[in-house]
This record gives sequence, structure tokens and C-alpha cells, in this order.
Amino acid sequence: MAESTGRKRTTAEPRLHGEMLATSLLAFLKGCNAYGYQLSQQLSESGLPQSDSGTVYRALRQLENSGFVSSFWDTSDQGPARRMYSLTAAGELFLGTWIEALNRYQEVLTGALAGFDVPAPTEGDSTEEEVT
Amino acid sequence: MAESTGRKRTTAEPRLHGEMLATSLLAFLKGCNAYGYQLSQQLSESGLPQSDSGTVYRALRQLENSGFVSSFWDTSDQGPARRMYSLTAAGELFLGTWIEALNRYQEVLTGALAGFDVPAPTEGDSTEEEVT
DNA sequence: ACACGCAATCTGCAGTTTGCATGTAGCTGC
DNA sequence: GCAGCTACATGCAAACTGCAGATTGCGTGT
Repeated sequence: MAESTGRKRTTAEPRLHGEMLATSLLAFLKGCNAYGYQLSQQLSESGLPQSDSGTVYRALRQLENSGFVSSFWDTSDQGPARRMYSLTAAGELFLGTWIEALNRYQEVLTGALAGFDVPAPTEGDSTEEEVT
Repeated sequence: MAESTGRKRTTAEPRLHGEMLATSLLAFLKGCNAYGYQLSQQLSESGLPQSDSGTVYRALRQLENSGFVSSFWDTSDQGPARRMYSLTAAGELFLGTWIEALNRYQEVLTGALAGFDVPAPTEGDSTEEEVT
């Protein structure tokens, strides 16, 4: 039945998807330029749910494609060349826009936890829930 | 050409993906039981970035699959039957866990906007960023 | 010198998720 | 009866994800 193979968030373990990963990356890059490997590790240290390193690299590439970051090969140091990323003006703009949406999102969530419904429902439903 | 069919976040228009959609739904259901169509509209009215209604219905199904919501057919009213959803205990738990992760996430983002880097980077980078 | 491991990036694959368009079913208005 | 709205569901192609593996460059142990 199409449900055994995939991992469907059955555990209470959040993951960092799509825009959330992208914007976290953008946020780190606002602080300081960095390369993929470093960003991948900063994610781990930040207490944020982690993504695969391959996913991080690909996200960075897409961000560059969208014009939100720019990159250049850094060979100034020893070891394999690093692709240094830095935030662009468009990236900062997007980050700001996203944060606004995020604030609304968090309002909804914390509002729900507080026990009242944020938007007025069309009809009063049955089962007024008891707040824990 | 490669941008008419596929949408690759090139505009500064956030979308609600994966867990974010799921948890928003959960949050609404904490306030009051509801059915898919209603939830889809609440999303629009909440100022949150929207998802396709088909996506909403599917998200609801997955949530039910995971045991975070339960549903029954409501035929008490006129019109086509509605699938009424309500939050389960597991759903509330998941919501709480998610909110904690979200707080960390938001710390990172807003910290970045403030102009300082949240975690201390391994090496001092070049380009001390100018705060806007 | 050579194997080994680490740092750093990239890619193939299979499975999942998404947006869009469309399809079904029931009720309302004309 | 036909159009239109509510409410839910599904097919499809494109996109995204995690995992595993490949690649390059450097340092270390023996």
C-alpha cells in the first residue's frame, strides 16, 4: 500500500526542509562569508535540525542560481579549493521577506499552544477544547 | 526557458513547505476542529504563504496516517460530505516539539539580521559585514 | 613510497513531495 | 436541465531529499 518504504514523519523529530534550509544558509552568510562544508557544520552546531551535506551543497547552488548568493573559488589556503559564498543584496531582501512570513507563522503556532484560535472561525464548532 | 514550468524560488515570495504546512494545519486544529476546505481558506486569511488545496488535502491525509489528526465524515450539514479533522494527543506533542525547533531557527535568522553571527565561526573570515 | 584518512565538493539513484490541472459528487439558483 | 459553487480526490511532470559513492588535495604513519 504505498506507505512502507518512505519515511513519513512518524517520530517527533523535525527536519529542515526547503526554504528553511535555504534561509538558514542565507542567515549564516549574513554573518560572514563561508563555504559549504563550514556551513554544513555550523548547522550542526546551531542546534538546528540538520540536512545532508549533499543537500546543503545543492541548496547553495540553487541559491546562487536565484541570485541570492555569489561564489568564487578560494585557493588561497592549503587543501582542496573551497567555493566561497557570500550574500547578495537580493539575498538579504529575500531573507527579510521570509522572516516576516515566519513571524506570522510563529504567531499561529504559539497562538495555538496558548489555547485560543488565531483567526475567527466561520462557525463555532462543537468540542471547545480544554486547554491543558 | 527553464522557468515557465518549474518554479524555482526566484522571486521573493515564500512558500509553505512540508513541515511548515503540516504544523500550521495542526495549529489550526488545536483551535477548533475543521475540514480541509475550511483549513485551506484559513491559511489564506492568516497571512501565511499558501499552498495548493490539493496539497492541503494530502497533507491532512498524511497527518492522519501519522496519527497526528483523526477524521470522520460529517454529513450532518447540507452539501457534500465533509471530512472533519481533529487534533490527537500525538499531534499536540508533535506540535510542541516542532515549536521548540522553530524557536531555535528563528533565533538564527533574527540573530543574523541583527548583524552578528550566532555561532562563533571556526576562523575569522574576511569581509567584516556592515550592519545596515 | 604507499596506503590511509580527512577536508571539501559533487553526482546518481530511488523514493517522496509539490503545484497544476482535472475529475467526481452534492447542492443551489435560474 | 444547466451552470456554478462547495468539498474532496487524483494523475502527472517537475522538483526536492537522503544516502551512498566518486573525486581531488593534503597530511600522517610505518
